[in-house]
Parts: sequence; C-alpha cells; structure tokens
Amino acid sequence: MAKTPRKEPRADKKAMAAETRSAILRAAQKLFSTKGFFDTTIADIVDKAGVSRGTFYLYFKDREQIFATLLSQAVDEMFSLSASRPTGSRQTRIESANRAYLETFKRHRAFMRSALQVATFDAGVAKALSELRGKFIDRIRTHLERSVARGECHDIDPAITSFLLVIMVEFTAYSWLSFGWQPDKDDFDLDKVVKEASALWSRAVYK
Amino acid sequence: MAKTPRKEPRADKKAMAAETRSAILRAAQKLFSTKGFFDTTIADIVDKAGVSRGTFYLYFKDREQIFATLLSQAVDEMFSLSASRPTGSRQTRIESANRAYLETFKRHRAFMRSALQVATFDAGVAKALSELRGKFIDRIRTHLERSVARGECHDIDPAITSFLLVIMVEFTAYSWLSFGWQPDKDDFDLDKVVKEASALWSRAVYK
Amino acid sequence: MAKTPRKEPRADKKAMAAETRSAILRAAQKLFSTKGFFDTTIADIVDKAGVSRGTFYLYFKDREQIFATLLSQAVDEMFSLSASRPTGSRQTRIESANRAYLETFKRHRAFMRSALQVATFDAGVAKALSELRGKFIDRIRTHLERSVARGECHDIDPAITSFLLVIMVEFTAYSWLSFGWQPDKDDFDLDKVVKEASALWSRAVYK
Amino acid sequence: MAKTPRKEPRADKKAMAAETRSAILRAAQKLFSTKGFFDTTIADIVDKAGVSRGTFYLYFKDREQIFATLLSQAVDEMFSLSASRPTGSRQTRIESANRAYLETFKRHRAFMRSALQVATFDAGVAKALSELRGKFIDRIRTHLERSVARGECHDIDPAITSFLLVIMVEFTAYSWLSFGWQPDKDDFDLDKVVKEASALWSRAVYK
DNA sequence: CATGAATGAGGGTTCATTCAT
DNA sequence: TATGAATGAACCCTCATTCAT
Repeated sequence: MAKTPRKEPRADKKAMAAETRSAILRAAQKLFSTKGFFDTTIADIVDKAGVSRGTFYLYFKDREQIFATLLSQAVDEMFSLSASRPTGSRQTRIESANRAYLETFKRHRAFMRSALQVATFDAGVAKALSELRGKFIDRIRTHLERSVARGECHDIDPAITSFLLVIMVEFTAYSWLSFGWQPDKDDFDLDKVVKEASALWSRAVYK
Repeated sequence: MAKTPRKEPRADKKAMAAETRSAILRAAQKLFSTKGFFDTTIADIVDKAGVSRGTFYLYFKDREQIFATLLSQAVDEMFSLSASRPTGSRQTRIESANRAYLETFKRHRAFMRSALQVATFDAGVAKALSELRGKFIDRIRTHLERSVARGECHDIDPAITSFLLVIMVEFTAYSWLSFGWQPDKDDFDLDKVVKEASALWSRAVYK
Repeated sequence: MAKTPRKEPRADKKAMAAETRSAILRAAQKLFSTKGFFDTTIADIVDKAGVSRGTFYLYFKDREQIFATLLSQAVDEMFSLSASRPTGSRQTRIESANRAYLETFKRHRAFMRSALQVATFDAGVAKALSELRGKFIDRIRTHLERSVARGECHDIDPAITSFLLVIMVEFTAYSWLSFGWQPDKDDFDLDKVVKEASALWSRAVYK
Repeated sequence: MAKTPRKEPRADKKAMAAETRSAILRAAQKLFSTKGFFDTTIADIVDKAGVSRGTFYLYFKDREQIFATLLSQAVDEMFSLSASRPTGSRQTRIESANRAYLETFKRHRAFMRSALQVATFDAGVAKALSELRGKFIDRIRTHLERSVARGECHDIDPAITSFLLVIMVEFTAYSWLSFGWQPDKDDFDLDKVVKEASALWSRAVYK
C-alpha cells in the first residue's frame, strides 16, 4: 500500500534506524524549543522529521517519552559541564561554577522552558529535574558541611542553605533566561548576574 | 409538568447572578487546586458548580480567563498579607516578612501549583505572577537602595540582588510547598526555613 | 465553531435527546444487522443517524455499549414473546413454544448474527446471551424435574437434558437462520423444523 | 563484521523452509488458543516464532489464511478420530461416537474457541466448519435413512433430525468446553454429558 | 530465503464552544 | 439569565503490509 517513496534505503539497517531515530529527536527538540511542549503535536514532529506517523511510534511511546529522552540528554550535559573542577580563590571557584551553570542553561534555555512546563504536570520529568537539582544540592551541601566543620562558616544548616542557594540560581535561570520573567531586562547581563549571585552566596555562607 | 429545577429564584436578579458567578468560581478553585489546571475541564467545573454548560460562558470567556480571575484574588491576598509593616530589629523584620510570605503561600499552595503550570504557557497568567513578583522586588529594591545610600550594605546591585532574593524565597515556596521538589523532606519545616533564609538574606546584604 | 445547521430544534429538550438517541440506536441496529459488528464503524453509525461524531459519545461509551443496549432489547423481546402460556396437549405446547422461539429468532436473525459474533469475544455480551439461555434452560429444567417426580419421564438428568435441548434449538436457529450453515437448505422450512425438533424432544424425554 | 544471527543453516534448504513455516504455524496456534483470534496480531506471531515480519508473508497471505491452515489440520483430526468404527450394541456405538467427538473437541477446545470467532465473519472458515459438520450430518443421515427403511425408527425426517442431533452435540461442545456458557458447571462432566446426550439421541430416534 | 524499517490508512475519543429555547 | 443537546476540529494510536537489501 506504500505509494510514496520512502527514505533513501541504506545497506546498514541499523544505521538507517539510528538515523531515523535521531532525525525524529532533532525535529522534536527544535519544536519543543520553539513552540513549547503543548503546542507541539506528534504530527508536527513527524512532518519536520520527514517520516510517517507510524514511524514515530516505532521509536517512542508517546510525546512524554520523547521529551524525557531529550531531557535526559540536556540534563546530562548540564551536570557534566558544570562539573569542571575550578581552581583559584574560593570566590573565583564559586563564580566559575555559577557562570558554567548559567552559560550551559542559556544554551538550553529554550528547551528548558519546555522542561519546566512538563515538570509541572508530569511526574517523570519532574523527577528528572529534581534529581539534577539534587546532585547540585548534594555537592554544595557536602562542601558546606566540611566548611562548617572547619569553622569557616556562619552558623548555617547545610541542608537548607544548599537548597536555598541552588534554587536561587536555578530559578534565576528559568525566570530570566527561559521566560523573561524579570523586570528591568537591561540591568541583567550574564556577567553581572554571575558576580552578584556569587558574592551574595559567598557573604551568606562564609565568615 | 415539573420543570427541571433551577437555582432558587431571588428578588434581586443581580444578587442571583453574582451568586452563580461565585459558585462557578468556587468550583473552579477547588478543582484547579485538587486536579491541577490541565486535568480540570469546563465540564468538571459546571458539574461541580451545579450550573449548565452554557452558563459558564455567560461569565467567563474560557478556562484561562476564569483561572486568571482566581489568580488575581490569590495574588492580591498574597501581597496584602505580607505587607504588614513589622516592627523590631532588622533581622526580626526580615524574618517576619519571609514568614508571612511562606505562610500565605502555604495556604494557597495547591492553587499556586496550578498557577505555575499555567504561567509556563499563558502569557496573561505569567504576567500576573510577574507583577506580583515585581512588587516584592520593587519593595526590596527601594529598601536596598536606601540602605546602600546609608552605607549599611555591602557593595551590591540593588536591582539584581532584590531579584535574586525574591526568586530564592518564591521558588523555595513553589518547589517545597507546591511540588515537593526537595530532597530530605524531613529537614524542612517552616520555622527552620524562614530562619535560615532570613539569616542568609541578612548576611548577604548588610555589613 | 458550528457552521452547518444542526438538527431541527424542539421545545422539549428531553424529547429531542430521546429522539437523537433513538435515531442512533436505529442506525446502529440496521448496520449491525446488514454489515455485522466488525464492519460497522462509529463513523458509519453517526453518518446513517445524521448526527455528528461527538453526539454518539453523548449517549454511548463505545461500540460495545451500544451493541449491548440493542441486544438487551432483542433479548427481552425474545424471552417475553416465547413466554406465552400455551394450552393443549403436551405435544402441542412443546411445538408452540419452539415455534414461538424460532419465529421470534427469525425476526431478529440478522441482528442475532452480530450477537453471536460479539459474544465470542465480549464477556458482557456473552453473559447477556448466557442469561437468556439460562432462563430458557431453567424453565425447561423445572418442568422436567416435576415430570420426573410424577414418573412421566425416562430416567434423565434434568440439568443436562434441559441444556441439551435448549442448545439444540438455539443453535439450530443460529446456524440455519442467521448463518445459513446447514446443508440442503431446501429441506428446511420453519414448520418442518419445528415439528421435527418438537417430536424429537418429546420422544427423548417422555415415556 | 558480525551479521545479525539467522536461523541455523541446513544442508537442505527445503527442510529449513519447512521448519520456518512450521515454527510460524506452531506460534500462531498457541497464540490463537491463548489470546483468541482478535487479540493475536501478526507481530505477536512472528515474535513468538522468532522470525522477521517479512518472513510471515513468504508463507501466508494474511491472518485469516494462516488460521484456515491451522483449522484444516484440527478439522482433519476431529473427523478422523471420531471415525473409529465402534462395535457393540447400538447404544454403545452411539455413546462411543459422542464420547470420541467430545474428547477430541476438548483437546482442541481453546483453538475451537477461535474457530467459532472467525467463523462468525470469515466465509472461508465458516465453510470449513460447515463441511466438517456436513460430514457428520451425512454420516448420521445415511444411517438414519437405512434405519428408517428397516422400520427401526420413529417417523422422522433424516435430513432435519441428523442436523438437529449434530448441532446439539457440537454446540454443547462449544458452549460448555470452549466458552463455559452453561449454568451449573458442576453438574457437567464428560461422562455424564456423553451418557445423557446418547440416551436422548437414542430414544429420540429409535423405536 | 530472510530481514526489519517504514508506511499510512483506518479507527478511536475528547472537549471547548455554540445556539435555539 | 439559564439551559443542555449538538457540534466537529483536533488529536491520538495500531497494525497489516511492502520492499530494498
């Protein structure tokens, strides 16, 4: 019943399949980033990928699942990129971690916009984002616990403080970079925000 | 012939209409709070309100609009309640403002969950939340500018710092109270979070 | 969004609704009878009923449910019609019961064809048919038990015998009237079949 | 480069092909018996058979055709097994024929369930079952015609009576063994049913 | 002979919205 | 004002079948 020509066939079926899958992923990623999750239909995705409706379901169960796949890629990159062990003074290290985070986020900001949309109603995606956040929080928390033990800090609760600081930077990123939800756009540039947030962080925690 | 029963007729038609409208609003508010925005249909709302489908459209254009109406009520309460002018030391004032905010948010947390959902794709609702946030930011900013002028602060950018601090408290509220997106639930109780956030805030800003 | 004219509106909405529902039922009944269950789509039904796709779902959950509704009507009629208490000799009474059954079945034979189709895979419909059969079986069984007690019968097991006799007549009806699954069509006419089956029945049971 | 593994190669290609075909048949037979016809997809069959989708179409045109193939095997066995010429008294011979039929049916009951499903809408399968039934009917009919000629019988129409008796036993088998469509399960065991049906049959026909 | 990626027709279902009464 | 039956666009998803390798 197939009347229209199909994709250029290849010798290697596996490679062909991988390419199709990745074409669908690329199409979905672009659409989620430009139109958001809700306005992206499966029809949109397969049109853009140049494959048929049925092909989508060969690789993904539904829209949520392809989204989760894309998200886990983004999340992996976000964590690994910001994991570079910086050197220098404490202040420099804090700054460079925050800068790495915000820069990485900025590259993904359109997609992260969708991610927050989906996280508000899909438990799986919420969990993925929670876990990413959790990794950052844990890293900070461990660090704070050590500093506290060394007597370098004010009297803080490392669990709550690490949560507060991570939330501050993360949702600054969402609000400012993904949604434009801040007043006075012009006051904000990445360098200034990184500096201000890092200084705040440093004074809040260390003696 | 017994007609299908309608609402109890009143002397004052206006009052009756107002009551119908308010029944719809109450039903919607409950549903948005329990099921979230996406899973609440207009059919659900009119069923719960005990009015007919058509009646909904007499008072509201669509689901977004009734949501916006409810949101503006919540937003008004959130701003006015946290506006109580506290007395006492600076630290006490910061704490009592943060406590007022988080307590008010907590009362609305189920509805605010929906509010964040909607804000991720509806410009009108996003704007309403932005404006609420803007009021808080402005209040802090003005305050910081005065304190800076008085030389009481570290070297901060009041625009960015006020944004960072408001975001920190606001999204702590969403993440923790509305979505349960934090690790180690047991470490968190309202008093501890208020204290920790306020101390952080104070040290970050004031000399 | 409704652009095309809708059904002629009526003063009495209830009556209008009942009429729509019944139009859908009539359309479905005709289609199931002519095309069978599998080849009848919901699109077919609403087209034939002259209503829109959505209207179907206002009255019925799915194809199985509308089928079950139609079946229960047919089943009711089949049982009540064959329930007429006949008078006359035993042989006459047996014949008239069998004739009533086969004549009623014949009127419904096209629909019963679908009923057997559906019963082979839908538990609900299978149960409905089973219950109808059960009523016939019970009636015969009770009768046989009394006759056995009076010593009028051969040595029979009323439970199994009543089952065998009912199955014989019922599936003669399906095979012959609904499906045409018998050889030598010309040997069969209703009168002959009724006489033969009744005589067989009588000799098999009574001394 | 390691190719994807294929079926164990054989000296004799024909044998290999026959084995593939038979693997598909076996898989299909199991699936039809467990899940019924409608819930068995071609994907299920090839998965279970361990062959690729395309291979199915090398051997069978569609699901109906593979089903018909399996059915003709079952039908052959059912007729030949019940064809054993029994000796002994008339009553013994009737009983042993009925017992052979019901026992054979019982072994195939899961598959016969599917057979009835398919027969309700597929003319080919309906015909195959009709022909099997026709053979039984013809056998009985011929026998009855001879008995009538010999004056051993009541005044019966051999064509109709043979049909009635075959239908009775056949659909007792479907209803009871394949579908469980009888009340009072506990009253039924194969021995009792065989005895009761045979006695009924005997009294109904012979003087 | 065997493969399996790709196809797309074909069906299903929901729900915001209208409009005659 | 209030009603609620009717609408139909907009989605979703499955699965038999093909065909280049």
